[in-house]
Amino acid sequence: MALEAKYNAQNVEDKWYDYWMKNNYFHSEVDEREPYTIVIPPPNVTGVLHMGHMLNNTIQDVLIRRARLQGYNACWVPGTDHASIATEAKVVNKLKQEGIDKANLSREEFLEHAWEWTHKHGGIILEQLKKLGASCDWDRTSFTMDDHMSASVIKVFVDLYRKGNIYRGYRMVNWDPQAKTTLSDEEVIYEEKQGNLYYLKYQIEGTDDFVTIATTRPETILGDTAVCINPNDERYTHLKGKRVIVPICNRSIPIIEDDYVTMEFGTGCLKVTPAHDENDKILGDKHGLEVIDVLNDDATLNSFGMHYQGKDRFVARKEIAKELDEMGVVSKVEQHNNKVGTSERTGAVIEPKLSDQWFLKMKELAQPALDAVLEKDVHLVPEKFINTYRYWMENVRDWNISRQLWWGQQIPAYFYGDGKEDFVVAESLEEAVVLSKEATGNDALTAKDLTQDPDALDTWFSSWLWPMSVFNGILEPDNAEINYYYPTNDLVTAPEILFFWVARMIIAGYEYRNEKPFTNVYLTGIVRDKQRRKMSKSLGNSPDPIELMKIYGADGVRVGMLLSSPAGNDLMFDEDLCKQGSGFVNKIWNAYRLIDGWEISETEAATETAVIAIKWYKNKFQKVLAEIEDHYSKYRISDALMSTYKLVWDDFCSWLLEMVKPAFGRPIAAATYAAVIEVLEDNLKILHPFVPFISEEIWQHITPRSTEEALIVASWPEASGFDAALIENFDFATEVISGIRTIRKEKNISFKDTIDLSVINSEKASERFDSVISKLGNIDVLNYVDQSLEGALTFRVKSNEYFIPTSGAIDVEAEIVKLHEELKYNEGFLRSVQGKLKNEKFVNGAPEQVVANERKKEADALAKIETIKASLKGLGA
RNA sequence: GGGCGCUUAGCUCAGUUGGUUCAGAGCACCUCGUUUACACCGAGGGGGUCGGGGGUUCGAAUCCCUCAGCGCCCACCA
Repeated sequence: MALEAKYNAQNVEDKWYDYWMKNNYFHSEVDEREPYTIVIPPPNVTGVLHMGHMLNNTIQDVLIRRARLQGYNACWVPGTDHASIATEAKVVNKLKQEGIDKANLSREEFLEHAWEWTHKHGGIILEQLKKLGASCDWDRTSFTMDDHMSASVIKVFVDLYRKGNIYRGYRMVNWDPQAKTTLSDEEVIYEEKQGNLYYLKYQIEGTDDFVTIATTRPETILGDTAVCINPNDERYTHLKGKRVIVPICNRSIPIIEDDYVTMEFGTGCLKVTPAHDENDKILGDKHGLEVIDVLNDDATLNSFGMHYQGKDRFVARKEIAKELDEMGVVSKVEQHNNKVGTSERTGAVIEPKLSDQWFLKMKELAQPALDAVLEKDVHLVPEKFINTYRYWMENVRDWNISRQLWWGQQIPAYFYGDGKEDFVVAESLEEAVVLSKEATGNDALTAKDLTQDPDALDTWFSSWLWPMSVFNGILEPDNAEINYYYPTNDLVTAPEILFFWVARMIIAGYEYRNEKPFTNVYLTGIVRDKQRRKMSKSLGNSPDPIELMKIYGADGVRVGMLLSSPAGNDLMFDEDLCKQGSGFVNKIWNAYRLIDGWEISETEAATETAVIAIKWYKNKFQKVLAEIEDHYSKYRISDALMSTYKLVWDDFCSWLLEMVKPAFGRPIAAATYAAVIEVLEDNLKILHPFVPFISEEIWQHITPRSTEEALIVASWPEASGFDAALIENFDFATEVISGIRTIRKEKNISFKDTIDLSVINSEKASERFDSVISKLGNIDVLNYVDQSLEGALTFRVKSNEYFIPTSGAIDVEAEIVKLHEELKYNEGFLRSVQGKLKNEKFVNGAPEQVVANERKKEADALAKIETIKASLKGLGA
């Protein structure tokens, strides 16, 4: 049955994915082979596939498929992340649409809704990954809130608490007033925003004088508990020990001195609001100031806000500014841009807020993780990220790990009393009871007397354990799986989460296994559109990957993603890349159609051309294979793809197949056919990581295969070395042919007309002609003749001159001009070479090899010049 | 404010320790071609003073300085 001219990706791709699944090829179990492991960066459980995932997972699949072919026990662990804040926000929204307010639900009720949502929308993204061809071990699919995963998190929390690494503290934290939770420093994004700097006059108590302070946040003046000056500021010596009156609320507050204040900024006078600014809090602690929090959890003003109570902080800012202005307190208003922290998830402007939170001390934990990267035990690709990583790790701050959310692992702290310190930390309620009895000395205490801290843990506090917990390495640190698969090999992720996730995984790895979690970290770039804008839902500039795969096929999109995506560089995505990808897939398909359509003859002898071509291709394949290995070893995936692309398109299709192709209507020699299939199969192996579907389709079409013989589990081609001279000879021949094609084109000589070819100026060229060029007659009709130079068209290959006698068609004048130009060029070149060689500093200073090269260039140039002159003479010039 | 990185053909990017005429690849573009696998094709071609300036060197896309433009990370100046 003849194959269809157009490759139909849709039909083929689903068929083979099902086949792979059915035969369990993706599944890995501990065995005697060397493992090759990747853990997926778990996407949000209710997320949908976007272009970033496509890039990321395509690379992972390329790596894992290659490793599988290389004979490793390849294991790619998939899964999803509960994404506490993002998912909780989605569920809250969904409930709101149903008229349900989270505030009216109990924790249990809310979690029921959240689980329902998770079960309904969770895992969609994993199904989408299957369309891409992701060869994950789906039997190992994990979720950060699976029972054993959560138990791991709790165990680690308790352990770190008992080791003194986790503490509860009343600290200034980042408060998201929309989600009503705290955030870690990493979850806050600073944006430059235009604002005002208000200059406000505070009356000095007991006088009619004023002192002017500058602030960007007039709405917080009601929380002012001091004004601070720099003790060295001579302008304000008269203020020392005085007090001032806060406008509107007319509260008296002290003037304090601290050299923290920058004399040059504003007026050199700072209003201190310890409840709403981290530095002010530090000042407040130092000077024993009162703390007045004027905001509610939703960032409206509270009772300290007096007549502004209940108004949003930004509304209040305007209104207070207006009132102050009317009071004559505002001396001036300047435009002032400042960086405003916003929530990574909700986009809300963050409020610094004092509250009781849980923190993890990072400094000590981070040290081994820092060393590992600096010593390249963990290798970041590209290396430019090492600096960033080091800076962050050296300046790492304590990690706020508690969130005022319900979706996530609840903090295992149990309060037995009302005091801030009246709690125990335990892995279970039962244990908490025991510990509470010990702590209180009250043997009558029961579980009912305990209240668990309502907060949940930061999502990253579960994902930082991912490479261990997916193998149950926390609960059972000595199990066979963790011992076998850990440390994993490669991690492929976005640089955006280098600190959120990668750094913390390394930290956790050293803390809990005394071992890195992975050896290589491949950091992809961000997928952007042609205008360099980040792809995002809100901009609507992100194509739907599923739609793309429908149009171009998963193979086509995979190639498109990888055509230009060096590690760490952003990918400017353009749908044309997918077009190119599917074009490549189609080219492969058609090459196979040609082969598949041949009539095979046992009696037909292999042509000499075919024999040469096959021999050459095998060597060329080995040469390119070595290049590909080199690219892979440096994680230059795009380059590995491009090498493969050119090998298949140019060398295999354009040269090899053209050379072995039998004349129209003729059969192909069985021996030639077998050899072509052999090299085709090698091609399919190296293509498979990039285009898994079509490669398997062709592989299976060539001949019936048992399940053990599927391409996905075939073996990567052996590197057997190559004959460089043989390849060079062939390249030489192709250059000759290209030269002849140019002449044909220029002189309008049909490809059907035989061209006589003579060679001069090199015995070696004659040999090459005999061994290779003369055998290429069925591509370009050639005939080697020994003939005089008269009336010849010439073209140059390497250092030799070839010429084609075409009397009649030749334009002698034009030919003479051309030769003169060439002569001039070569003479110029010779001068420059000889100039170098006359320079003693060059001859003495440059390496021997370089000087020798120059001498060779000189000799070659001289020879060429002689040839050109001879040609000119032959033309009568 | 500190740190890192980038600037090479119309586009996206290679260019390893300075050394063959080293200025490259893919795509796009132009010309010509095709009843014989593929127009998602074939053959051929044009196109860049390597961001500007200066320096080191026998020799610089490559090393140094400087200027301009862009990007990223970090940072409590209200």
